[in-house]
Amino acid sequence: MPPPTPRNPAKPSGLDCRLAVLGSDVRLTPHRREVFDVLAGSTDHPTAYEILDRVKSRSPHISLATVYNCLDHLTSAGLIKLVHLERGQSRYCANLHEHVHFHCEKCGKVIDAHPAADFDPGKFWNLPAGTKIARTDLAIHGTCSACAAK
Amino acid sequence: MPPPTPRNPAKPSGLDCRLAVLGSDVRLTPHRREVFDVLAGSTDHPTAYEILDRVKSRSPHISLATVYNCLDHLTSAGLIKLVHLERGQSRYCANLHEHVHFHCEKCGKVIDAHPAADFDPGKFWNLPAGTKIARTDLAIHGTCSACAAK
DNA sequence: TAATGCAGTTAGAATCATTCTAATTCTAAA
DNA sequence: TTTAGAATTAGAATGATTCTAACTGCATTA
Repeated sequence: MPPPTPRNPAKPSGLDCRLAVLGSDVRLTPHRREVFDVLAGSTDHPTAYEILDRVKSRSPHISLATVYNCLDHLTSAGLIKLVHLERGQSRYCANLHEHVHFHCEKCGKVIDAHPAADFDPGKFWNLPAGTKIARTDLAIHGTCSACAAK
Repeated sequence: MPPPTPRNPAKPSGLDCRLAVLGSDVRLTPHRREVFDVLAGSTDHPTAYEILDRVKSRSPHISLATVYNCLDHLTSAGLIKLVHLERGQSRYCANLHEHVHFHCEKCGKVIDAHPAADFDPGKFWNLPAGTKIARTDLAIHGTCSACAAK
């Protein structure tokens, strides 16, 4: 009996469409697509619960576990970013352009700030020789213009 | 009956010694002092549990609630810093010199990196007019030299 | 000195975010 | 059509943090 030929799980067809990003890839199931679309259509850095609420309008039976599962897959594929600004719930962000997060300490709002100039962290901080930088997360905390005006 | 004269709770005496830092102040009770000393003597950014373990060698009866309580007071007084690098436990840092955190994604180690040059976040990112910056948190993720050498 | 008030402390309960588990369903390949 | 593997689900479990209510001890006031 000949050995079974290996399947090719990466072949796109029907629902099994994949996006290759940064060397990784995800199978974009309907739920993952919805979670991604909700996040891509949000600029407020929603939490997993907020994403669940928004996806529910389209898929009323989706569970929180599935939302976390989708978010983990999308994050490890590099399609979205996980943002930790405070204790408590994590927030998610689908803005893949280079940016940093401004966090208003008064109202809690999170605003994306885009680069005005090239930023090379290696120029500003002394890291031990041999250190390899994969990514940087800059959080700027302060008071947003609306709160500062009050 | 004359109204009671207000006490002056800020008057230092005996245990009631305070440190004024950044406009805020804390009453340095023995536990707060021990928590601070443990953190000041650590360079590994311990979690609340790790701090509890270390403080216990001096104060065997201290509780986790007290450690959290002390850490919150020390943090809001600006004597220590709260560091969020990953989901899960928060980490604490008593290095008050300007610095950023390098986080090794392989071994989990956190290393303080000190500035090699002046860094002005306002120069590199477009923030809405009127935004007030209070502080910035930069986390650099990557592979430390020891892990990179393997 | 005794009474009082308040901040600090405590153990344990409660809460909240996240992860795990086991059963079920779906998809695509054989 | 069968099968294997991945996705999905509800609910349980876990883990981190916060809350609660009682207690302690210092410092002020009587």
